[in-house]
Amino acid sequence: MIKPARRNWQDVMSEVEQRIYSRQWQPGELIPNEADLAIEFGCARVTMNRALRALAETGLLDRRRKVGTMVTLNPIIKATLQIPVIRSEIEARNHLYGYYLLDEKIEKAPLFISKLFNVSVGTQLLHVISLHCADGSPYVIEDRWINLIALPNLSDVSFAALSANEWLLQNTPFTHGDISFGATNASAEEASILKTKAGAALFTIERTTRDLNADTKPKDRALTNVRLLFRPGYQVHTKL
Amino acid sequence: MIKPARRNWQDVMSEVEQRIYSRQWQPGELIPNEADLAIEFGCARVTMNRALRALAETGLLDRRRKVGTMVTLNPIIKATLQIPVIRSEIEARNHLYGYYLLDEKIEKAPLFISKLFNVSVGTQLLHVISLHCADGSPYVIEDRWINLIALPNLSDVSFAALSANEWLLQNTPFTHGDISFGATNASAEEASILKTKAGAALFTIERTTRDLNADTKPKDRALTNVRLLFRPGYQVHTKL
DNA sequence: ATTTTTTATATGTACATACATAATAATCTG
DNA sequence: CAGATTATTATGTATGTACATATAAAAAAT
Repeated sequence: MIKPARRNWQDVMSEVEQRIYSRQWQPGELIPNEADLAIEFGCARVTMNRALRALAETGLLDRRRKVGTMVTLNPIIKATLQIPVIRSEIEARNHLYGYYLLDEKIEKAPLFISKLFNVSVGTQLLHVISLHCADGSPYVIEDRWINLIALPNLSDVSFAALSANEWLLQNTPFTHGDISFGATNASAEEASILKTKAGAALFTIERTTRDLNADTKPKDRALTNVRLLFRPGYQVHTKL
Repeated sequence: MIKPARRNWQDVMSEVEQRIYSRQWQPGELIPNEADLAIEFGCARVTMNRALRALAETGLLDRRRKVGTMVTLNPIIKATLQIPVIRSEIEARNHLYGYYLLDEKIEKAPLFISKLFNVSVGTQLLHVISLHCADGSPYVIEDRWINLIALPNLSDVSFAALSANEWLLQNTPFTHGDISFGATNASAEEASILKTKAGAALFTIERTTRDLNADTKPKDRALTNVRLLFRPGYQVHTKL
């Protein structure tokens, strides 16, 4: 069987993928090295490298210098979730976006927030609670703490008309952060805001964004922490 | 100010990132083209391409041929979740893994599953319900439908001792699929299995894996659909 | 004025080559 | 033989060059 020369890295990648899915190359098995594969496929080694690198990024291959490239034994499924600004998310579904500020005050942060922000216990921080609506129905509660030490200019901004979610995303350069997804039962208050029953299962996202700026005093500090409580039935969906 | 020549693509990327975060290049703004930037940075165009491409993949830049490269206006946060085999996840936390088959039978699929699998209504499909435990405590309920038309050899396999989650991931080459995350209140039965109270908020993952095989009859068909109901308090965590 | 064709341009990619880097294997040294 | 040194090897990357491709804008045709 004559193999047509694979000319571009995506074709090369597909063929390698095929060999993995067809078990021609089994999980845990070391595949031939780049140079040999390049000869077999009739492409440059750099092209083979690009293809294998892409597959390594998706988690299908494990590559180590000097050792070689092997088919991942326990492939970890990587789901990439896209988390847009809430307004964009709602408008993308062709719903009318609504925003309501429920509470905005500067107050003493609870312990876990102080630790997160790397500020001394009892520091006054900005606490904003708001509600985002879609077509008039409650969509998500945003409960946010903002680090006024790191973002002093923010004490002027009021979130009465404009969502902190949006403002911060557009105006705060954050370099990294972490995020977690979970589920909680709605408290009586949360339920009344979301117009549902107390105890309803709510999908939650908690996100902390940080900047890693060599200049700033505490080297790694959180800029803001937000807890999003979505309406019952909310789902995040993505393709693999 | 003399700029040190950026020698590798990661340094180039960092510098470009800096300019974006520092608002030297504002959101929505078109940045200089590859060739010019390469000259400015003292690297080859290909190196600049690699750096900009990487940033485009993370969503920080938007690139279009002939138009140019612009700083993304509404950067979409991309969270990459790693979804391992449940056993691996539990063992990675140094807990003892336990698996219990709760129910395994071939039965008529409900409507939504038939549609998903692209089989006629009433087709007999394999339905497996099992429980995964960590250190003896209930961890997650796995409620899975398996497409016996697509995977006929599976009627022999029994999942009494071995998890379908694991078996399928290791033995079924799937090319793509979709996944959604949400929250639901535990039913009385689910609660009793998970040893919690009815109504408890459970984090759920629903995943459908497909193969896109030109050979098979219905071109795009689901191989298996699984609904995972995690114990209360479960969270998925990832860094941004 | 509208549609079609052409052209110019920025990104995208392929290749040959050269060297860098990590990690194992082989060798040397005390 | 243990520990340090060196060689080997597979992947990782930088560069110059050449061409591919998408697409906006200009030019030509209707």
